[in-house]
Amino acid sequence: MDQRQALNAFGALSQETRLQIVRMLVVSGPDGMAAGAIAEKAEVSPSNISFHLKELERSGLIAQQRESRSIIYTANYEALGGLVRFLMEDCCSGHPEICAPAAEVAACCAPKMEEKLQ
Amino acid sequence: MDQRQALNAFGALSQETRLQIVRMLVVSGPDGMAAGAIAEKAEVSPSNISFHLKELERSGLIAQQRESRSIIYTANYEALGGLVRFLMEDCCSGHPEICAPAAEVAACCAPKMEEKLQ
DNA sequence: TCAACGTTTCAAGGATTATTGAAATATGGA
DNA sequence: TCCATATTTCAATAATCCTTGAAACGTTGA
Repeated sequence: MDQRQALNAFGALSQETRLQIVRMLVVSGPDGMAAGAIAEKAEVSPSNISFHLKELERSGLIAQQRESRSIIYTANYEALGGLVRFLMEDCCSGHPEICAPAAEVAACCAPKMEEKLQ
Repeated sequence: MDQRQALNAFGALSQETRLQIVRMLVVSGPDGMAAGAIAEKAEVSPSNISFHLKELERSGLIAQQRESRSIIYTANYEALGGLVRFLMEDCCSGHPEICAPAAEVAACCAPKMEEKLQ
C-alpha cells in the first residue's frame, strides 16, 4: 500500500455509512453481503448504498462479484491489513508509542504471534 | 477513541498536505515544529498550512503550544496509537488476517514486546 | 418473450471542504 | 511606542463530495 492508496483508503473510511459497511463486511467474512442486504442493514437507499460501495471499491477496501441477480461485496482483508501497516510503519515511522497499543491488540487476536516474534 | 473521533481522524488523514504534516511531526518528536517551518517544508502558503493545522488539531491528531512568537505543533502519539487500535480492533474486529501485518511491524519497532505478550 | 427483482447509473441540487490573498492578532525587540 | 515577525482569521471562490429520485441495466423464472 503506497501513500496514494492510503489517502484513498482514509477518505473512504471517513464517511459514517462507508465505515459501517466495512465493519459489516469484515464481520460477514468471505461470504460477504449482497448490496441490498447492506442497504437494508445500513438503512440507506439502494442508490445511495451503491454510491458508497463504488467509492469503497475504488479505494480497494472491498471487492464485488456477481452472484445471480445479486452483487456480493466482501471486505479486502489484505488491503485493510495494508492500511494498518501503512499507518504504523510509513505514516507513524514505527514509533513504539504508537505501535504499543497495536501490539496489544495483535497479541489478543493472533495467539500464534509468539512464533512470529522469533 | 470512539467512532466519531475515528471518522474525524480518517478525514484528517485523507488529505495529502495533512498526511504530510502528520508524518513530519511524528518524525520531529516531542520538540515538534513551528507552523512556519511546516509550511516551508510542505511548500504551501502560511494561511493554507494554518487551515490544515487547525483541521488536524480539531481531529485530535496534533496539539499546539505557543513558544514566544512561534506556535509549535506536535504529534499526539496517544491519538495516533488510538487510531491504529480502532482500525484493528473496532473496525476490523481483530481479524488475524488484518492484524498479522501489524504484528510484524510491532515486532520490529517494539523490541520489548516479548514481555508484553506474557 | 415478458415481467419482476436486484442493482447501478445519471443528472440535479445541496453541503462540505480546499485554496487564495488581504486584513487582523499576538509577541518580542529597538 | 513603533516596527518586524509569526501566525491566524476572514471572505470569496473553486472544487469535491453527498443525497435524491428517476431511468437504465442485467438476471431469472414464468
